[in-house]
Formats: sequence, structure tokens, C-alpha cells
Amino acid sequence: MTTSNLTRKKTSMKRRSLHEEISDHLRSMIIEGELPEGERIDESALCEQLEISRTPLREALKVLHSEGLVSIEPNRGARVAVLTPEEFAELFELIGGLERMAAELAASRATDSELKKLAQMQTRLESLYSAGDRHNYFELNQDIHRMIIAMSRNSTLTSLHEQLLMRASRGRYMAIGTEDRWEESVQEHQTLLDALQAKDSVKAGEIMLEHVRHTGDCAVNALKLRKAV
Amino acid sequence: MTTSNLTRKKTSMKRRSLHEEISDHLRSMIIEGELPEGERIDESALCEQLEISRTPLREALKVLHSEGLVSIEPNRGARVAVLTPEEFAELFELIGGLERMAAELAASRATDSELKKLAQMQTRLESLYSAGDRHNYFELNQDIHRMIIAMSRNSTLTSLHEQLLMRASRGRYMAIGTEDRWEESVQEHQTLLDALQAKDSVKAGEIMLEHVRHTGDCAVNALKLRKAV
DNA sequence: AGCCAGTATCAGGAATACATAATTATAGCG
DNA sequence: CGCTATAATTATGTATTCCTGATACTGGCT
Repeated sequence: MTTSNLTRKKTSMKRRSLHEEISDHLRSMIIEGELPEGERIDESALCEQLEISRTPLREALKVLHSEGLVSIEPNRGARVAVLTPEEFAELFELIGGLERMAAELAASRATDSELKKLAQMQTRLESLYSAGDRHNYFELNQDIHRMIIAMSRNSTLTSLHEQLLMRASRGRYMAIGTEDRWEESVQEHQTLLDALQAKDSVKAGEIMLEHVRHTGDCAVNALKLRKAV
Repeated sequence: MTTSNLTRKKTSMKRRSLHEEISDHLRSMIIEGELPEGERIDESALCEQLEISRTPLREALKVLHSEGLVSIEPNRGARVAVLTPEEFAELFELIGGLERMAAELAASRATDSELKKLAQMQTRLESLYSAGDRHNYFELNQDIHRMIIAMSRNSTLTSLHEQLLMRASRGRYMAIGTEDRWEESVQEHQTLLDALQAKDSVKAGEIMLEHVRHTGDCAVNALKLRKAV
């Protein structure tokens, strides 16, 4: 039997299941802070609010749980995962390692056009810094990091990084809480760019690791202070 | 054979939900190869086999999906995720980076008793190598790696590593497919131990990275060959 | 004979219904 | 008056049912 499936060609229609959409929705609700840390997640209430049934919601909660955004206690329901300073520090340590790896790989794998794009982003970053536009600076900063991760040409690494970033994102904005750290950060980005352009893997990795470590330490301290209140 | 060891006796009721047990069960089924790569997962059939209903099974599938062990196409069901050589290579690259990080941290954080324990394991590893006991060698090898990860004192890193190892485990055993690589591997473990005992973070990290990279390359090649058949 | 259309069948997705554990309220007792 | 035990209530966990989209089959057509 010749099963030549010519009609198998299926345009990647984004057929999103309900639980997928709910996952995304809840994920942003958590990240945006709409659902605060530790908040109890009342299934029935949320179902009513989102106008869905419990089945897909519960599936979504399982997904978010294994992403580390939600904690589930058997027979006691789900709540938005609380991030202790210790966990947050661990997370940043981990992210630092991943970004270092990415920077190393990026140094050896990046194309010229990618480097050029990165240079442009860096220029814009500096102007945003000069303008004191903290919000857009922060956004662009994240984009630059994401760009470097993507330049590693490792999609597994990329998606994992993205996921960890989400877990950490609730605290990450604190990183640029102080002006002096801000200036330092811009500097580090520049030297990192230099290393990448020079295709110096080791150096790029080192700079990135230090950069993230600094950022992380800042954020951890900010978080500890805030928790102490 | 068809006997389900998913007995849920009320007497031994742990706090584990059904979907959690199912997740674990399916996870081992996949890792053990009982459910081969690409195998379609028929929900009704599995439910009947495990004597449960579809609801918890589907929840478990969502979890396994976000762990990367199962792929889900909307309206087309779930199947055991297939690991292409490319993905496998990415995975190993990633694991390499994580283990390097762990080795670096371990070098600075390990206690003397941990180092002693590790040295004992190394001794045993060498004797297993001499005896040609491949199976136990492989087991101990994994334990050593896990031990070093644990010595990093970063539980987030540890659990992530464990998860990635699962995804890769179906191909990992191929790593020691050749004798010469085997001997090399034992050597690398020894020098790694030396570096850890000397608390030389950088060196420990480098050795670990190289070690995993070698192992990975071997495994990737083996996988490619096998896929080509 | 091969191909396409229409239909039948089936499996997965979502909603509802049911069971059970946890929490809270209440009543009885000390 | 307070404490404990037990009942009521609520929310979670699981099963069942319904619905919808996908695949397979059949029959008519070129």
C-alpha cells in the first residue's frame, strides 16, 4: 500500500486549545502582578470570571505549576508561587550561568548582521539612559539579553531562559533601582558588545556572568528589603 | 505485564493526587522505553489500562508536555516526544553548561565530607571500570554527576538539571558506547575530582564542560547513526 | 482506475455531575 | 466561658457526558 501523504501539508494554523490560552492569560496575570504572590487561586471564581469551565483551568494550573509560577498543595488548592529571596538568588545564579553560556556561544556563532543589530540596540540603550527613560531602557535591556540568547542558536536554551526569566520577572525590575548601578550596567553592556564583536567567547561569557551577577545581587537586596517591610 | 502497579489503596493514602502518580508513572514509562519515541498516546486506551478516568490522565499529559517528554498537537492528541539529533545536541550543550556551572559552584561550596564521599565514589568508579561492569558504571557515573550538582547548593539548578537529564536520558547511555571513550571518561572524572578538592572553580568548570561536551558528542553521533538505520 | 465529495465514525476538548477531603461553624459538654 | 467533637459547607479531585474537529470510509464522478 503506497501511503504517499501528499495532502499532509498542513499550514501551521495556530489552533490554540482553551487551556493553552488560559495558561498564557494566567501567566501574564501573575507576571503583571494582577495576581499577587501567594494569592489563593479560587477555581470556581476564576472560571466564572474567565467564562470557562474548571477542566481547562485546572489543566492550565498544572502547566503553570511545572513552570514554577504556581504552587499546588493536594486537596488544598493552588496559589501563586511565592518567591523567597533565597529562591530568587538561586534563580538569578542559574540565569547568570545560562546567559554566560549563551554569550559564549553567541560570540562564536553570531552573524555580522546580528552583531550590527545588537550595536544599534546598544546605541539606543545609551540614548535612553541619557534621556533617563527608565521604562523603555528596561524594555530594551531585556530585548538585548533576549537577542544574545537567540544568537546562541540553541532553541532549547532559549525557551528555557525565557521560562526562567518569567519566574524571576516579578523581581527583576528592581535591578535598576539605583542610578549608579544603572550607569555601570550600560558600561557592562558596551564591553560585552565589544567582546562579542571580537568573537572572544571567554571574555563575553565572563562579562555576561559578572553583569548578571551584579544585577542579581542588586535585585536580591532590593527584594530582601521589600520583604522585610 | 498488563498489571498496573498504580494501586491506590486507601490505607496507604499518601498526599499524592492521582494525576501526580500518573505523571510519575508515565514519566518512567517513557524513560524506560516502555512507551517508545513518537508513540501515539491513546487516552481512552491508557485510561483503561491504568484504571483511571481521562481527566487526571490529561492533566498528567499537560505536565509531561511542559517537561518536554510529550508533544501535544491540538485536536490531534499526544505522543511521546521525539528527540531529533539536533535537539539532543542542544540539550547536551545546555546540560554541559549547567554542569559546568554546578562544578564551579561545587568547587567553592563543597564541604570536606562531600569531597570525601565523592572521592570514594571515584574509587569505586575506577574499580567498576576495571571490572568492565558497564551497567553499574553507568549508574554510578550518573550518581557522581548528581552529587556534584547537589554540591552546588542551588536547588533550582538541581531540579532543573534532573529534568533535563530525563529528557536526554533516552540517548545518554550511548555515551559510553566505545571503550576508548570509556577510559577517557574515567580520567576526566579523576582530574575533575582533583580540581574540586583543590577548590579550583575555574578549572573544575572547564573540565566538566569538556567532559560533558565529549560525552555529548559521542552520544549525538551514536544517535545519528541509530536514526540513520 | 483514480480522484473528489459527502458522510460516518472516532478521538480529543470542554462542560457538567459526582465524590471526597478540608475548613468552618455550631452545639454539647466540661 | 472555653474547648472539643461533630455536622454542615465549601472547594478540590475525579468521573461521566456532551460537543466538536479530525480521520477514515464509501460512493459517485471524470
